[in-house]
Amino acid sequence: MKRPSKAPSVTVSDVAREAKVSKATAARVLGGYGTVSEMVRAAVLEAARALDYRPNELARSMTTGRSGSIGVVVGDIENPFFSLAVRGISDVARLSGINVILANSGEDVEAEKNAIRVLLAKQVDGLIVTPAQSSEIAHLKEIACPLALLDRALPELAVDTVTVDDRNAALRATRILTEAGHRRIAYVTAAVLSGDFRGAASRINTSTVRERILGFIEGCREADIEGAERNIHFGSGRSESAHALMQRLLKSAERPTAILASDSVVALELFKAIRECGLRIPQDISLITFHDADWTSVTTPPITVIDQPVYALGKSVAELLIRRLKGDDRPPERIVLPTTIIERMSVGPSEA
Amino acid sequence: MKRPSKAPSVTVSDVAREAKVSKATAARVLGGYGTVSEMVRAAVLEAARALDYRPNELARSMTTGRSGSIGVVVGDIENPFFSLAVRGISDVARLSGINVILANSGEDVEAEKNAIRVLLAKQVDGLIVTPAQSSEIAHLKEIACPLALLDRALPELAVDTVTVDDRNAALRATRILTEAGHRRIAYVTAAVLSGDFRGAASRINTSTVRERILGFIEGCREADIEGAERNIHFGSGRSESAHALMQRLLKSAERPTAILASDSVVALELFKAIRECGLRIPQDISLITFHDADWTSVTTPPITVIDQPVYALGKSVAELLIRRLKGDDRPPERIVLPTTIIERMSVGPSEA
DNA sequence: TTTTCATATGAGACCGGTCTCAATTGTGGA
DNA sequence: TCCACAATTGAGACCGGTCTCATATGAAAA
Repeated sequence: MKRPSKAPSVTVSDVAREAKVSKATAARVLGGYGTVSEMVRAAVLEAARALDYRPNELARSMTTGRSGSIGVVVGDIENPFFSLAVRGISDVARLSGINVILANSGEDVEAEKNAIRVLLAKQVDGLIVTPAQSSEIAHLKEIACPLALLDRALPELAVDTVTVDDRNAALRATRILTEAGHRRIAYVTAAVLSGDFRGAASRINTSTVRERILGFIEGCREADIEGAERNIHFGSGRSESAHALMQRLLKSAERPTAILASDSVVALELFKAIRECGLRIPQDISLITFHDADWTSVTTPPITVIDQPVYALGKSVAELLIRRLKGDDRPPERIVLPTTIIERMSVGPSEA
Repeated sequence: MKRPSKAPSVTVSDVAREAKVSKATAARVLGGYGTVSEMVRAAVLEAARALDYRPNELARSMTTGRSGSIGVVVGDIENPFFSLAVRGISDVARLSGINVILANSGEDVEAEKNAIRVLLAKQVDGLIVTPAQSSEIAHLKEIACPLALLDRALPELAVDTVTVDDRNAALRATRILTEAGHRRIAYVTAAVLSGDFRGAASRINTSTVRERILGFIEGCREADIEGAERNIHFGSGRSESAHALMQRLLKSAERPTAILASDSVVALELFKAIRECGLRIPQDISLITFHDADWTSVTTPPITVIDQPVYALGKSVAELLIRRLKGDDRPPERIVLPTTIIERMSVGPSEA
């Protein structure tokens, strides 16, 4: 039932026998350690070739304690943001001969815990995590191997972290909106809130989400806009309910004249909803979104975006983690990458 | 230098000692095999809990020969097509408690070979590959573990394969174009050709690319369009040269009145190039592309696409592979998933 | 020539699990 | 009362590598 073929793999001992040397000697040349004479080395190599020897990385990892792979836990690989970041990570990893085991958390803490447990059991040398919640991080604290955080910071966790300047980016984007005269500005995010928001930013469990909202609120405050907190809409992902929520928002009497979207997936849904409602961008409503996704430059009008260096984000965490793996013991670094705003045509003056 | 902490992990023996039973007995309850009395089981479990025992999956894999992970080699995770497929794969894998080790080939055979070698050395239980070339498959033939092919078929390789009906899809798309009166139709693909094309489809090393081109040519032939082969343009990825190539194509006297694009990345570049040249869709040029990417529905006009069941593609291969892992020994299956064409607004009548 | 020491090799323990096999115990049937 | 047999447990081999330690060899130093 479960004995497919029992692939009788060639082992060091087999090679040693073939080359008429001891297992230890064969292992030395095959493993590339210790010291062996040229004669013997050639013989062993020849035997290995003849037998088509392939090292068993698992066995090697067993004794060395080092598996040569890192685990990456992201919210959703399907999201272009993450897939690009993963690309950055795996490019760097490959350069160091390390490979990547990928896991999706679906932004769910339990799934995240589970993924980490499995990855750790597989003896990954290090972990890169995009923590789903900053409120529940006990499982992250007790991780024994090097850990690095991607895109989301955790103040209580002193580990290498790479994020973007979310707050400042949101602030600048909001300013563009307020300077165009907008006063009814909505912030729309896919993140869900456990419990009520009521303006308490500390209740927001994801640093990225919190920072952006703080920047947004600050931007509103600068323009003397009151009650910006009430214009923050959570849970606007790609679901039915989210769609209904957007429709309601766009059709209400208090319809915002400008929207700041927290990611490109949300923005795409918003864009569609706006069109369905017969509203025009930017005449009826202005739109800015985080992430310079493919589609934002080809719509009519093209969308003004906050361009995050996503690939670099992945590249940087991977570099930080790998440096750590190599024994670097500098204090944890928190890198904040700058963002730029690409102004396109989706922001217009407010009618009001 | 490389002794970070030497994490003194708790082993079965430790638990056994704590529970005052033999290593074998502790292993039985911890590993969930054999037969143990309730009393002893409870004691061992208690000891394990007290010591915070975590199994070492690597060691387990060593003896069982089964690693509980599969390797996936795709062209480029950054491409939405692949990231969605990978999502499908990993969702299925997770359900079976299997995890996924991801590798990028960058559509390069050497990189692919290397990735497979590494994955195999890591003792993956099975492999899912999107072969970069159908001409060089020796390395695939000699794979000893279960192998499944994603998106691209290899006639010479009798393994589980899931593809879409590329040829028929291309044929139907071409018909839409010819029925609209178009006669100068171009097919644009990112694939590169080693050597000259000159109409010899057998020279095309990727089944997907070949099938699509065959469908395209058949569609042209049906409409009595001669020399369709000359209107096939290779190497149109996201590079500088590709951009120049597109510009040249769009500005030539022989400018096509309709284009069929082989994937959404190519189509996006085309879309941009078309706009840069001041051409209008669909008045000046019609466009259809493979893959219902995000952006295709939000452009003005929205783009007619060949919708491939990408998530299902990933889901299916994963299911096939996992079934195989469980000991299924039915003859290899070749599943061809149907595509549908989503007609939007990017096809207009030919001016000619 | 004898001592010294670096180099080359072999023997075997070890990593942390799984699994085979034998020993021990308890129970129902003859 | 005695025995076959099932259930439970322990001892130890094994997986395929790495690595320590002891030994052997040969050249350089005394």
